[in-house]
Amino acid sequence: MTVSARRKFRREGEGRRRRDLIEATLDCVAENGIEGATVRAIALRAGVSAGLIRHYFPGKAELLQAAYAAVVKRMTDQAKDALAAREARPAERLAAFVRANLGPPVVDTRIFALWAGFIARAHADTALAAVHREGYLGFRDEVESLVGAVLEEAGHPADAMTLRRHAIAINAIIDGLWIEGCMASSLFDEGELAGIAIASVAAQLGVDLPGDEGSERP
Amino acid sequence: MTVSARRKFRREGEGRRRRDLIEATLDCVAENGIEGATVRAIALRAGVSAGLIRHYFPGKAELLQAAYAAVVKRMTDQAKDALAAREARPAERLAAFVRANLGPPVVDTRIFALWAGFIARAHADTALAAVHREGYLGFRDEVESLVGAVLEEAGHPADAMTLRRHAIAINAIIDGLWIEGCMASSLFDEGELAGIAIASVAAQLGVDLPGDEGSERP
DNA sequence: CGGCTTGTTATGCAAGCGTATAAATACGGG
DNA sequence: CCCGTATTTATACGCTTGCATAACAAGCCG
Repeated sequence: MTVSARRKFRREGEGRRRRDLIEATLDCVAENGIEGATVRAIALRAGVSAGLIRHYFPGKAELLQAAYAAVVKRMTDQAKDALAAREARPAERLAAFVRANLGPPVVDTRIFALWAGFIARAHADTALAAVHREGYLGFRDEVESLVGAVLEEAGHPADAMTLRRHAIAINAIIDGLWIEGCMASSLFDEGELAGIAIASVAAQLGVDLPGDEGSERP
Repeated sequence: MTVSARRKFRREGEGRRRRDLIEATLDCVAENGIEGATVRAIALRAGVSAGLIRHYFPGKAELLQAAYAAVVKRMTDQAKDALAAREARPAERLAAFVRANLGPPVVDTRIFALWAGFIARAHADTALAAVHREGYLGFRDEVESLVGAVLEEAGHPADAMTLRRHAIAINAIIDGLWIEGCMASSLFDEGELAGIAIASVAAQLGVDLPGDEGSERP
């Protein structure tokens, strides 16, 4: 008796399925790079058949875009959570922001693998590039407004151009340390990257920041 | 008359062929991402048949490794050229080093596309990761010795740990600005990134660097 | 000038890719 | 309770990929 070997399944809501597929995509990219994110591998990990992907997304490209957008959102949300304490002093908020971006949830090999995988493809894929640009500019604006508040509080208000240069430099410090931390986390003690960043930002702006033990410069 | 349509060819030395194949690989990666670097595309661009690749490399993976090593070498060589003026003052050499890494030949979307493509793959490919690590640590050592010389010249000799932290921070600044410049070169004027970096490094070390117009901090 | 070595090309193959399509089934509304 | 529909599976197709192999010819050596 050759019974139908067809698989049993349950119907799930659209939101749930899309979320599962995106999460499965991220797992695949993080594990084997973007080339490891094939429709079959994604479907297998999501526990559905490959064809279902095309029922919720027009094609694989759109699924990848959605997945990358989820990564960007996750990273920026993490940073914005650090700014929740709105009553804190600007210097404290800046320090918390820096620390949040160089601490455990953000400095992570999986996130980095995702970032690197997508960033590489973004060069040949304008849709992914747009997703990236959006998240990136939001981040820099955040830095710029924080720096402005800190300088104002310290009594060194800066003109727009100086503010911009500070924001670019600080953004670069955070990015660079983030990459170093993700790629060689074993080389740094816990909190060391954040400490280096805060000291560097303090020197950059010429102000004291909480958490910076102070450099021994005269 | 069905004459043999077989292609004419010339025999080339091993060195020449390997170099051509690596260069073709880099072109393909830069143009269409690492997934665009198929053996057929590489061979087409190198002007040879696809099969020849496996005559000079055990497989595609080894060709990619060789290509990535070439990228790393190209970037670090560029930086070391900036240090050729051995008689210059340490501060001048550091400034030249920073400028060299944030100027036209290194800040380039093509180089970045290569870097991003390989960096992403390095997570799943230990051989590529080793190639990367080698070039990276060499770069950081360079920064550390330069910083040491600058601080000594300025009369602020630093202990090993401080030196290390300075090197990490400066390396991060260069990396971060390099990425920003490569990904959004249109957003920066010529020399602006180098100027920001030199000002930032000067603030970080608490010294004056040639090329830094000075910040208006009191 | 003719044979030999080996760099080089051409062809084929199995595997894997994204996608299209039709059959099957879960599940809510009558 | 059964029907209808939308979700889900299964299968197949056309294409590309990396790699293996065999035929071929370029250039050296006698």
